Amino acid sequence: MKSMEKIVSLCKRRGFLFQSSEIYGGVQGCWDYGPLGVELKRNLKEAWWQDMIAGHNELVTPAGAPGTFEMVGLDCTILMHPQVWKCSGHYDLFHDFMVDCRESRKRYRFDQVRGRWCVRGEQRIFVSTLADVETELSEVTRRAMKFFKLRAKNAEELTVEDQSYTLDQLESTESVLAPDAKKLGTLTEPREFNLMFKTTLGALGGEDDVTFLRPETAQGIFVNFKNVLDSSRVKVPFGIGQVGKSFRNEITPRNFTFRSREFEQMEIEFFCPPDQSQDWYRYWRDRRLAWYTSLGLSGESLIMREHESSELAHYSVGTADIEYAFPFLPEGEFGELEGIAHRGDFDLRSHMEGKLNPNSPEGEPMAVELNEHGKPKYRGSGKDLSYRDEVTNEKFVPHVIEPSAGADRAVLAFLCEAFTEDEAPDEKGVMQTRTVMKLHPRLAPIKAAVFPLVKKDGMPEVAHEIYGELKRHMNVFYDDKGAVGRRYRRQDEAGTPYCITVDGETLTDQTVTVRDRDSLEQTRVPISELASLLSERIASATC
RNA sequence: GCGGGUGUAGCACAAUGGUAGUGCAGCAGCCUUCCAAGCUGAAUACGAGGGUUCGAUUCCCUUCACCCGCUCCA
Repeated sequence: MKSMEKIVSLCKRRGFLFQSSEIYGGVQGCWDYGPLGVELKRNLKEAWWQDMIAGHNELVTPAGAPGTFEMVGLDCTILMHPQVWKCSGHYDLFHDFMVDCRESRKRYRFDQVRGRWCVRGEQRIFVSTLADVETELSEVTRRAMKFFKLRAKNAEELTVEDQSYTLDQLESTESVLAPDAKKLGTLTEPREFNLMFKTTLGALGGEDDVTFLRPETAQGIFVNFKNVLDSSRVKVPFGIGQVGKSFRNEITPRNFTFRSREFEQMEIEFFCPPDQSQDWYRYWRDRRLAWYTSLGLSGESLIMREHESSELAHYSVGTADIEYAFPFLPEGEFGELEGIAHRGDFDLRSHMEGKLNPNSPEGEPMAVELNEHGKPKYRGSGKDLSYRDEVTNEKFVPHVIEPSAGADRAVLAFLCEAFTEDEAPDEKGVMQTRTVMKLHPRLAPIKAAVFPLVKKDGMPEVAHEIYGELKRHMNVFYDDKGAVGRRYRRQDEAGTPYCITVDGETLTDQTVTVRDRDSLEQTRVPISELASLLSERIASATC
């Protein structure tokens, strides 16, 4: 039975994951990778980089792809120009003033609650509602009538003023009837909620020097789009990949590393001609799902969830989430590992022209979002980020497919998937519960452990030599303490796929046994072939 | 942010207003020729801060973290 408690306990015990700053009581939403965890996470990121970027062959059309394409990498800073976050939409989306209602215990965006002053006799109160502009007046009237306990026939006693305000336009919330409250003045002072971490550029920085730790790596790619085009001779369609830290000040970090405040992303922005974008979207969606399966996530725990059209921004043709059935979720629920989004030309055009209005009328091209003076709300860079196809001489702003994966979430999913309790016989042949991390050999922190069967008869010396030789090729571990059975079990919990044992036969015929973690089977292999055999098994392993 | 629960060694769990125990793991040694054997020895903990008290791990307050539910969720 997989339980999150057992997995968390093993992670701590064996050094996969620790709570950040634990000796001081820990910090919510921050986690450290221990000696085994860091190897696992590095292996995961390297597998992604190799499979998506470095190992990609632009000369052949991969199965299922609409054509050939190029892939390059990038590594951008965490701190960026503040305008990046305004044009990307994160500033508006992640930066809000919120009020809490002491009565209903609900939280509202300060600028989204609107209402009107209502007067009855001596009393003037502000009745608020979350209703939209069309229904606001009737909703305010209804609530005011109820508050003053007026019947329909006494409606003329109530005066509802003409002007409609949002809460941020009021001087105080003292006389406000909150949207779900029955009493007045139940709202707290507005408090700034920043889902982005605010920081200051420059030691003397004032308000003008405020910027944010990036809440996603994607924007670094968009703002470098032209640099990459100008420096690398890539042609559309092509993709840019990046792996790096991002930061979000989550209100409720929960569920081990699943929702962390500091986390690592593996993102691709794939640029293609608008008329091919749907095909590329489908290609990346299917390819990314297959990637997780190839590294060992099982079919029944992994699903692809296409967003309903109502969930999509209207410029987006599609968004799909790859989701995993984490053990901390209720039966039948899944948590997001990766989102593959068709983003149209929203990002590049926003960085060119100024932040586009995602609520532009459907059917029309997106227009730049304007402020109350009719000027762009956030000015773009003014740089031309369009692409000229040299064959057709067509000029266009590429459309973007964005497969955006969470590295920490993937690590967690692989840890959960790998955690297995099975039965193995002990020395006396009695079946015992064995805890084993069935990690894919490519991901396993330690690829092989080297043991002398006993600490005598020259076995340790031979094992030392094998260990030294294998170290040049892969991460291996040497152990000669205690009984060999115990050493096997220790490696099982670390997820080490192969254990190499030097025994009496080794001394005469230069062969060793290779024990397989999952099947417990041993095969005898010449020492001289060990390194190539292990490398081959690791690369070709299927789970 | 709200409500409930939990916090004792690396892990799992005891007990106690007055010397904090056990099992497993780990360490040193003995013994061990293939799946957590055995023996010996040493080490390691009351989440943090404050209060009450002669004395607090225990009672009280605050705080931090984790778990469950609600809320939120790009």
